[in-house]
Amino acid sequence: MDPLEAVGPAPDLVSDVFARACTSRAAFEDVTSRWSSLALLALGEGPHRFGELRRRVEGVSERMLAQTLRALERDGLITRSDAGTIPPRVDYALTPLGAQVAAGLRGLADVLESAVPEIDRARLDYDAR
Amino acid sequence: MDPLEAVGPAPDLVSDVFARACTSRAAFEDVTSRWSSLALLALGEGPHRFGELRRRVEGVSERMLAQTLRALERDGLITRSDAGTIPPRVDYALTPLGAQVAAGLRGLADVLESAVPEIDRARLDYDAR
DNA sequence: AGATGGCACTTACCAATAGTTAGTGTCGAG
DNA sequence: CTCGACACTAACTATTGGTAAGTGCCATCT
Repeated sequence: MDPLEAVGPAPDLVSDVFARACTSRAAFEDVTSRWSSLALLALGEGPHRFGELRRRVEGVSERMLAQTLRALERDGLITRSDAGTIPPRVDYALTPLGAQVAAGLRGLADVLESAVPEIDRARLDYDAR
Repeated sequence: MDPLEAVGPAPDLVSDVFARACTSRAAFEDVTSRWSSLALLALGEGPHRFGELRRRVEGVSERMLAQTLRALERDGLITRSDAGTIPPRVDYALTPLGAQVAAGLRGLADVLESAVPEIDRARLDYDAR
C-alpha cells in the first residue's frame, strides 16, 4: 500500500478552528461573521429570496447581504438559484451542511433569547462600575 | 385581570435575534464576532490567563483580545479575576451562561471541522467558475 | 400616460472598525 | 544588566463596512 494513500482516513484530527491556516477556521469565521449567522438563521426557516432576506435581517445593506451570500455559497452552505426571468428572481436555500450549521446557530440564538433578562442585569451591573 | 399584567409571563416570545433593538441581537453579535467565538471556545476547555488566550487564539492582537474579553464580561458570559499581584495575573473563566454558549459554539466548530473536505471541494467548484 | 416602486444586484465614496507598533512598571532568568 | 513575560493602553494606519446612487425592466398607482 502506498504510504501516501494511508494518510487519508482520519481528516477530523487535523482540522482545528484555532489554527489560522485551517479551512475550518476560515469557514467558522464566515459562519460567525456579522451578517452570515443571521442570514443562515433566516434560511433555517425556509428558502428566501434576496429581498426577503434583506427585510428579515434588519439592518443589512444590499452590498453586505450580496457579499455574505456569495461567501456562504462558496463554502457550500447555501445554494443560489437564479430563475433567469425578468424581473429577476433568485432563491437561496440551505444545503444539508448549511442546515446543520443553521441548527447550531438556532441553538445559540435560543440560549441568548431566553437569557435576555440575565444579560440585561449583567450589563447594568457592569456599567454601574 | 389587568390586560397590561397579562403581557408579562412570556418574555421568551418578545426577544428576537432578528430585531435590531433586542438585547439578544446585540449579545448574539458579541458572541459571534470575530474573536469572541474563538475566545469562548478556548475558555470552554477551562480557565485561561490573558497571555494563554492570546497564544491559543492564533492571530488576535492584544488590543482586540482585551476589547473582546471586556464585551463578554459585560454580557455576563465570562468572569475576570485579577489577582492584583505583580507581575500581574488575570484569570478568565466561563459563567454558567457562558458555558452554555461555548457548548453551542463547540458544536458548530465540530460540524465545520469534520466538514473540511466537503467545504474544500465546494470552494474549488465555486472558484472554478 | 407618467411617475413610483420593486426586483437583484454593482460601483464609488466615506466613515467606522480593526490591526500594528510602541509604551507602561515590576519582576525573574540568563 | 539586559531581555522577556505579564496584562494591558494609546496613537497611528490599513482594511472593512455602511450609504447613496445607478442598472434595466416590469407592475401598479394616479
